[in-house]
Amino acid sequence: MPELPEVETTRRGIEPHLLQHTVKQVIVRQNQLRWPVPKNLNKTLTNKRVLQLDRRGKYLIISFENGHLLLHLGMSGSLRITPPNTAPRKHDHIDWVLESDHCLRFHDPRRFGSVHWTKDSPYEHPLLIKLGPEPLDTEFSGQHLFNKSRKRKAAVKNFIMDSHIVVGVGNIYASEALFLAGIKPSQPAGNISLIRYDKLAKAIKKILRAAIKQGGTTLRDFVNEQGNPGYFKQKLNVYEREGEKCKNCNSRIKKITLGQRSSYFCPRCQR
DNA sequence: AGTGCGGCCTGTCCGC
DNA sequence: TGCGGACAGGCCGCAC
Repeated sequence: MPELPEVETTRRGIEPHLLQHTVKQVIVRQNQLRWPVPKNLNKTLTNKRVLQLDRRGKYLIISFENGHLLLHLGMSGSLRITPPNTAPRKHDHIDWVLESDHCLRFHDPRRFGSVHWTKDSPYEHPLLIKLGPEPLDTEFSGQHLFNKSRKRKAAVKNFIMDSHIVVGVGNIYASEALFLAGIKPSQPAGNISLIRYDKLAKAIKKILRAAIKQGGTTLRDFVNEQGNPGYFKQKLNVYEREGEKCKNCNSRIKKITLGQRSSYFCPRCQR
């Protein structure tokens, strides 16, 4: 579900509620997520203060005095700040109860999300250490994509969704960025020129910034920390628009499957 | 080393 | 109204 804009929206939303606040209790109702929830989270975090909130790719990093919590929202995860005495709903798996009795509440029907605890630098964590650059950093460029893609036969859409190449580009924004760049998603990554990768890198930055500005994309269940949807869906050019008219040329949007994921493109605007 | 699949889960929707 | 199957914002781990 959540790609980079949704995770960043969540980070910005929960940050003011957590910074410098102290955890009173951790309640784990379901510890079978993508990986088992670390044991003794309650003991580890009781009376510990939140010092910082960061994001690396689609991971949220909540730093405490004694270590770092890594959170991944998977396909269907969301985090909300709930007022005191809000009864948990189905699939509300974990509460971090603050001194004010507000909770940071993790909700995830499909349980593809995960929670990790590390005392070391979070960026050294096995799941983070091999990640590619942040797409909104200056080191992410067309040159980077070009260099990494030489001799690679995989479809360019799969290539840009590989978090070892660049983080944060999921199924929606990969399709959307390729539309903006005029590149057909099934093109082998190794065949694409530097000039076209420059366009693609710029398109990825543009689409992610625009989506963050709109509070992310809500197709089905993404909600921010207040439980409200994001509004980028209205700006989607191709995603889930199979058979509808291209906003640029009126051709019909096509849907194909790449790497077992639905992919959408305009057969006329994208080559 | 790169690529392509299976699997982890629940909810929803569609066709029969 | 019920039931099976396909599909859904991710991504690791494993074969080849």
